[in-house]
Amino acid sequence: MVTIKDIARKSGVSVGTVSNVINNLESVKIKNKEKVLEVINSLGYRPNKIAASLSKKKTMNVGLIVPDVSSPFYSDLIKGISDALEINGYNIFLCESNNNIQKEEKIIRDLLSMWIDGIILIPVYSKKRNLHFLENIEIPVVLVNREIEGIKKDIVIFDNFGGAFEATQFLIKNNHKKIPILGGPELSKSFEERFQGWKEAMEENNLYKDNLIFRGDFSVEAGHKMMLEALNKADGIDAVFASSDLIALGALSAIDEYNLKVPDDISVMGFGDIYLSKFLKPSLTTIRRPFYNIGKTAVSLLLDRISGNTQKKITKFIIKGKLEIRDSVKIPDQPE
Amino acid sequence: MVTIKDIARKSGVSVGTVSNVINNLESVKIKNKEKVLEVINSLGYRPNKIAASLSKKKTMNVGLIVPDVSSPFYSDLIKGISDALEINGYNIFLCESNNNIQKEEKIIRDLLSMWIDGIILIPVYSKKRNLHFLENIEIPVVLVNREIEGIKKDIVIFDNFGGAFEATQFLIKNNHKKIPILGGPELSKSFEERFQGWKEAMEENNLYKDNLIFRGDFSVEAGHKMMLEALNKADGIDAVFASSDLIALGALSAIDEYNLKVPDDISVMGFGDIYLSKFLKPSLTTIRRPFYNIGKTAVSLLLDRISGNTQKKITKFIIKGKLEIRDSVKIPDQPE
DNA sequence: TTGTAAGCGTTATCAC
DNA sequence: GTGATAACGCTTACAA
Repeated sequence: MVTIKDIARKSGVSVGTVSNVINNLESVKIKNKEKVLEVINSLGYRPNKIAASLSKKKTMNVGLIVPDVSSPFYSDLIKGISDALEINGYNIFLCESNNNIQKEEKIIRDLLSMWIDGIILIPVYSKKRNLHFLENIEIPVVLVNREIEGIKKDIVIFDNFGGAFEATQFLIKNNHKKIPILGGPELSKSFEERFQGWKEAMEENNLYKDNLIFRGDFSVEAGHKMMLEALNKADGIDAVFASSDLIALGALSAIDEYNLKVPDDISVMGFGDIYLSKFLKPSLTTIRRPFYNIGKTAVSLLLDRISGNTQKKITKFIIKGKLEIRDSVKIPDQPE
Repeated sequence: MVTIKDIARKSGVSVGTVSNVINNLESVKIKNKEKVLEVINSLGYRPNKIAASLSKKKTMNVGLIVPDVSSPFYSDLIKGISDALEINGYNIFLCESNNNIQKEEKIIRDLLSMWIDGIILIPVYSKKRNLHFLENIEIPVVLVNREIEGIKKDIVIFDNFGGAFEATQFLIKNNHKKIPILGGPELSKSFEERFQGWKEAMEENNLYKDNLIFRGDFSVEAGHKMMLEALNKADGIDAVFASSDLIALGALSAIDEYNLKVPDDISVMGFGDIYLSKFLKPSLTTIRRPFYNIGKTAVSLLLDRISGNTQKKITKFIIKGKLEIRDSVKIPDQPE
């Protein structure tokens, strides 16, 4: 392995000068600089970032902790984060918490001992979270997509309430009246917010009823089951608000089994805009979450902290969704 | 920041002993070990991996280079790799080449200067690849999913030929005779292999004809377009082999526009098994690629090299796909 | 079993 | 502008 010392020796300057050349310091005489660069090339020298990090106490690495790498929900987020960090010269340690709080804490400890410069955390949902531990992490941390009560950290989240409200409003405006919600798990905050959005829109229009609420989890199977329940129980359903696209998918197939047509007999509103929702038949009207931008925003918050704004107030970004109007919701009197 | 020295001082032993405790060396007297552990806890000491790496010349980090992080195709692969590395105590540097060969080479250089212990590379397809550069990387490299001619590295790839052959055979066995292929880009090796698989199966059964070949890229739009072409050109098509699930999706919608029914009027065979293929209506019969296992295999090859098997012969794993029989292919005389 | 000290490859300080 | 050298926090001979 060729080091800075070898370069120094071969080019007849000191290690300090070589270091300055490598780091593009202006102060180096042009002649020396050229000589050093030449030797670097001929010897195939490669700077050792580990050594530099040890000396500088800065690694230019950040940790990204995701509950599940393979989830299509996070892939755009990861991309947004990855792109933004790359532009700024940072590398990513990608870690997966597997939705397990112990694992998440272990990862954080490991990352800290690698002297990363900051952490972007998509937190696991957990009642057993050690707030003290999280709060006392000595490097910048940005939370994404999930709030943790009692934690004072910069955060970027999606506007679940607003999205659900808008989605439901859209259904109502288009003349739908009996609109059950196909919900997620009770303890999910995201779902709770979506639920509240739906509820508020329904109440505002005097359409709210307790028996319009169905609960399951965020899966296709659950969507299928809830939709069947809804169809069995309630009469005259003219639309349904699925609180995730996966649920909507399940709903679609349940409706199909009932020999009803979407959107003619019943409209389906999704939530989340997963990849492929637009390719379904009928394509799914849904709320798109701009994950790529959420990722970019998280990075800018993080880099801001890393560059020293430690006294700045905690900021909370709430990113709005976008209604994607496609074919699964019936729009009356639409001009041809 | 508390260091090993502080621990040594407080616990009345030497830094060497502390180091041994941290690294679980047996040789430490139990009494000292306990004392040291106690001090470590009370001071909240955290080992500095950077310093350890510099000293040990080993980082326990590996680089993973992916063309596109957000692609659903790679998410399972990333998960397989991530899980397997984690079990073995390694961390991942996730990098994205954006399908750009310059970027890929830059990433490799960066990773090398971070002293990672090995690289798992999903290579960009490129005619302008610098083989010499790749071949001379001084740490273990495992290639995944794409072969590079002239490069002697361990590799794990998917059996595109076999998968396409099996898929086509399946169609033929089930009484389909006129089976166009909806193909990918000409320069894609993966597609070329799938094409050959299809061709061989067709020829073996005297079904092959030049005019059954359509070409586009691996996208929904291309699938749509190719399917329309096929329907316009050829008569009596009873099945179609889409060389990717995305293409199959496009084909499905084209067929729908033609007011034909899948699978009654025409069968559709996909390739790749993307997430959601099983949720389509009709659900897509396709070839599943076991990406998770491909990832795990790649890791085991890499770790094998890292642990010193440098003289071992290059190994090439060809992982077989699995036919997922669902609803988009018509199976005659099926008992009810 | 433990302590001492050299060394890992860089950066940064401070004379010159 | 440059060179010498201490420092970064840890591991690892080697000696005790």
